[in-house]
Amino acid sequence: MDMLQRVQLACAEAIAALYGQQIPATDITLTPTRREFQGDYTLVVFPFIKWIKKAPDAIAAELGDYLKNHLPIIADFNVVKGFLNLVLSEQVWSELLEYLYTKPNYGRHPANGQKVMVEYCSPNTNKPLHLGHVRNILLGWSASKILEAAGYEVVRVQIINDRGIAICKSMLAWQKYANGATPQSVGVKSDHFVGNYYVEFEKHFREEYAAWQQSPEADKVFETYQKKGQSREQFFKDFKDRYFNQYSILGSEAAEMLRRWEAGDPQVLALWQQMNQWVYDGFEQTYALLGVSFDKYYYESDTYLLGKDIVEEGLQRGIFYRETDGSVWINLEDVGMDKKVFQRSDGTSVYITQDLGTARQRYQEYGIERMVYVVADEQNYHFQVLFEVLRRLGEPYANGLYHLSYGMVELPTGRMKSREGTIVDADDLIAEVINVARANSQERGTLADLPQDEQETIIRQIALAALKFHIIKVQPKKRMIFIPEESVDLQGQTGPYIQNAYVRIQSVLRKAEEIHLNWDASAQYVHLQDLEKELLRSLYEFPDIIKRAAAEYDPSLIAGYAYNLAKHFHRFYHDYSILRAESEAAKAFRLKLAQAISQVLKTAMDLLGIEMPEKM
RNA sequence: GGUCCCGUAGCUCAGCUGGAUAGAGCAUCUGCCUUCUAAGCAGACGGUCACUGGUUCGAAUCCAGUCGGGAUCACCA
Repeated sequence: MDMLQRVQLACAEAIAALYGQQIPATDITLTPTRREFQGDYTLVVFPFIKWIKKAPDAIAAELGDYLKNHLPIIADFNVVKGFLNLVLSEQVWSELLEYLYTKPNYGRHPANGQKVMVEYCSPNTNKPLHLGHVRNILLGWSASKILEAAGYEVVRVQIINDRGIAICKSMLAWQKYANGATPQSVGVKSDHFVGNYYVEFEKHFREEYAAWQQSPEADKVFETYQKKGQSREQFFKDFKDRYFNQYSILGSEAAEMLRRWEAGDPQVLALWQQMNQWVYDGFEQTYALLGVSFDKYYYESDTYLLGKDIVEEGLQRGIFYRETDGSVWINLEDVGMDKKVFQRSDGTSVYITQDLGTARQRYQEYGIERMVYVVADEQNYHFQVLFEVLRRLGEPYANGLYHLSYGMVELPTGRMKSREGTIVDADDLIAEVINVARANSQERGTLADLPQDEQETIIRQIALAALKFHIIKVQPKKRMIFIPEESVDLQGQTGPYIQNAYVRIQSVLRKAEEIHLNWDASAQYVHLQDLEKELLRSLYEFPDIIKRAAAEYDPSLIAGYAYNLAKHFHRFYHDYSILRAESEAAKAFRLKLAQAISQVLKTAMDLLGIEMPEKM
């Protein structure tokens, strides 16, 4: 089946036969021939002149001759400046089309028997989701879909940071200021409701802090701790955290709440459960809107004590060491990292300790070979350390760990900052893009005959395609600048552009059903147009693209591929008629081609978490 | 300061396991809807691929250095 492999093998064979050189077939790279030259794939012969002392053009000509005579699928060749351009027989393309036009699963690889866990999103429970989470969610979902398509069994999980001082702030503010209000009673989406109390806490805290700064106590603090030449204003800006921990009434109340939570106070636990439940309900709505889901939720309140036994075990094996004050460390300086603490001198764990514990727990629970953490790049170092430690501990899954690191999402004005109110809320963003899509659709009027709910479904599909594609087309590790106006664009290099290619094909296929057409006639189609060959060449690449995207954990490769394919199709659609083609053979051939393209587009977009409408 | 990531058109991004004349979209300008959905197509404009050096027949791509931008280096999570 794999024609490129056959060409590679034949090339190696030719080199062996003509020049007595053994070159592994996989070392022979064939690249798609540039459009301005005649041919489908190009072999660059320059690398061979090391072993074969001949002019590149001569080698290319001899190889071309050999291939044309020995390999039936090579119809012709030409040589341009050391580049051997190979023309494949038309039959190869026809056979490829016959093979794939009826295969909705084309591109997906068979199960490989391996299990991979993908952890993504992993929010805190004191605030609603924002744009940064959206990038995380889309990457995580898409990466997991791509891994599935590459043959893995995938377990999607998130770990929720449901404990700590942050949620206590929301709880305390609710207790103090809400008068028993609930999301239902005030009609606010429940995660936003909780987030509002977090904001409320911060507001009251700032007021309290500002008032305190006028007090004699503050004067004394300033005089005692002030650094040379530091202004009073700057001093209190830097002093905020210390104020919260040592002087603040609200701060001590929040800390007290955390203590009571840790002590298992039933009242506090009940409130905590209530607040978190509100947040989860809100998150679920957002996940549903985005079309993502999880197989398992982990909660830090359950896992934050894990890993202590591993530290103990590592200590005994000499992987960790104990300082005189009792704290436990690892020294990673020999691999260019630092010393890192794993247990405080008081015996309590630090954050990374629980990561050790959860990693092992997950392995034991699921028997996974690989684990992908979708986490922003500010934690690159953390994961370097974590993975190195797990390797040293000899964990069996240690070589299958991967940090899918992605760059921060910034606005044209810079980083999002809650203090400046520039956080882009996930729900607001989705609502906005849906509004734009709706306005656009109404203007076009193409959906007017459909029932209202179907219209809304399609509008939602278009809107989310725009948003998702806009985010996911950027390589994960790159920082991205999110321009709100561009994220709602529906034309150009966008999700809807690709949907439109699909919709056009569906429309043609519907029309084709109405007329009598002999699909078998495609076999008689000869002299394919360049664009048709180019489209087939793209389709042929699809399985490899999936494999590569999985190996590199990079959904943007799929996005780029889908856009490219759609672009070629739009051009083809414009330049040639399908249903009014010159012959029955051409009609059938193009119809099959269009169908194959629509399947591949649909699969590719599915891997990005984007749905395809039948009309738009 | 150490480590890691980024720097490509006015803007947002592809291309990076070395191959032919560096590509898209947006923006600006110009054409194309009695013909399968114009959310489309075609054209024009737009480049010192940050800089310098090296390796190579060949470098946006690999190596070294420089300059810019970001992240990180907590007994925080």
